[in-house]
Amino acid sequence: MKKPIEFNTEHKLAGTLARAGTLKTEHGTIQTPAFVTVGTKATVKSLTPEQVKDLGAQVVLANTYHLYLQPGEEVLKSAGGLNKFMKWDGPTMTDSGGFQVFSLGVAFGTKVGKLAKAGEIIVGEEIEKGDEAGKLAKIDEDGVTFKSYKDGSEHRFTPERSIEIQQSIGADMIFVFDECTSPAAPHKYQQEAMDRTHRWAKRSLNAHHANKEASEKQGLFGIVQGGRHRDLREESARVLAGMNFDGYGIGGSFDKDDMYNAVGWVNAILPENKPRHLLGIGEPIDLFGAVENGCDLFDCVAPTRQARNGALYTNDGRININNAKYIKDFTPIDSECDCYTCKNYTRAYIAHLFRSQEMSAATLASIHNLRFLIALVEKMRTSIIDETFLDLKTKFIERYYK
RNA sequence: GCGUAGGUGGUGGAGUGGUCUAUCACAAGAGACUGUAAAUCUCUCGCCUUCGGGCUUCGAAGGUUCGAAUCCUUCCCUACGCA
Repeated sequence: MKKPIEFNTEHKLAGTLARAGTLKTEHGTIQTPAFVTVGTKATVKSLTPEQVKDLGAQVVLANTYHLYLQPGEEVLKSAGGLNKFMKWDGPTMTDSGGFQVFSLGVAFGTKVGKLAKAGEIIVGEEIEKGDEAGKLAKIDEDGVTFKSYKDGSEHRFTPERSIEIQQSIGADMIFVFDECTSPAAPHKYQQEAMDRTHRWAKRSLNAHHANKEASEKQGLFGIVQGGRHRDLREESARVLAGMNFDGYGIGGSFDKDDMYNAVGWVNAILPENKPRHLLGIGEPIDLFGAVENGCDLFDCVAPTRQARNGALYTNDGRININNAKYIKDFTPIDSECDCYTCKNYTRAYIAHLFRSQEMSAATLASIHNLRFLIALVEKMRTSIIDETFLDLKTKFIERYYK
């Protein structure tokens, strides 16, 4: 049986879990660690695939639930798969729809995010005050019933169904259907949800391998859950490590201050010869913790969403380009950044585009934020190989927060 | 000059005797955003404040009234029409 993806470690950084490697897929080889660009609806918002490629982006992650709702799996299948459909010729991934169990479920209509500070979490709060009837996702043992956020129509995802759709979409790497829990859920619920996610993982694995053609082309990633609890995280890592996945995702919610530790607990247990993807993280600072604690891949909507909202990364911290002080600032967003935007435009110009609500504001800002992150991870990779990672980390963080 | 309709906070525009510092939108100021429900959302937006409240506003000046952005008088200004 042919292996769909192949992961090799090139260099491990002593005293940490960090590693530099390569991940071979049908559509090319990814140098890890790598930032995975998010293209939920088969497009990186505001960018063409050519622009995405020019950023140095190596891999794009789309979303099963969104593509299932629109344009539908038949269209993706008829198009010849995600790559051809969106004209991206590099490696791809699809998320399973597991995050939507959370974002359209308990989190819907609340301010609850997947990251929370321990002191600010009121366990069970949103379960009590949440209006169950208003939620768009409802979980049972077999799967999840969703109400479309677009038109209210009802849809049903099971692990088998998610895998089937992901096979139609045809990304190089796909994820099991899981439940992303809320940070406010109590330990008891986290355990129930984790156990259910493990049962779903097994079902996803069986469903994928039942299709020999697909499973030889698409790598399937299991997803570790367990919330912010060490006992659950470690148990989840052990259980999933015992199943034959091609790679592992680390999902769910975290205590913001303890996230890197949680990632370390898990990666100390997961098999070393498989790639590890930290789902939905993160911002520049977060990537250091993720890499240091053994992650090879991470995706995040933050760079693109924040870019569209005017929050731009610089080596001296995040700036809000909408602030009045940038109206006459004729310097680049970050003079050390090598992106197209920074090489050609000023803060004043970007500020003007935002204030006049020009679409190019989103494009130029997204180019910057993505390139900033991708370049940062490129530096991390180099620094793992030449053993200067910790120095890079210390200097970056010190300056970013100054 | 006559007639008509008006003059409300940065702008547009509600309000037409008390519940008015005055609906709402925009503009402006700031904040948030982490497997995309998001080119979104939240807060501030007369002045002062020990955050309890205090003080001053609705073209201007007078007046009626317990009470006026709202009623009356005069004046100033704007738009349109007629001379």
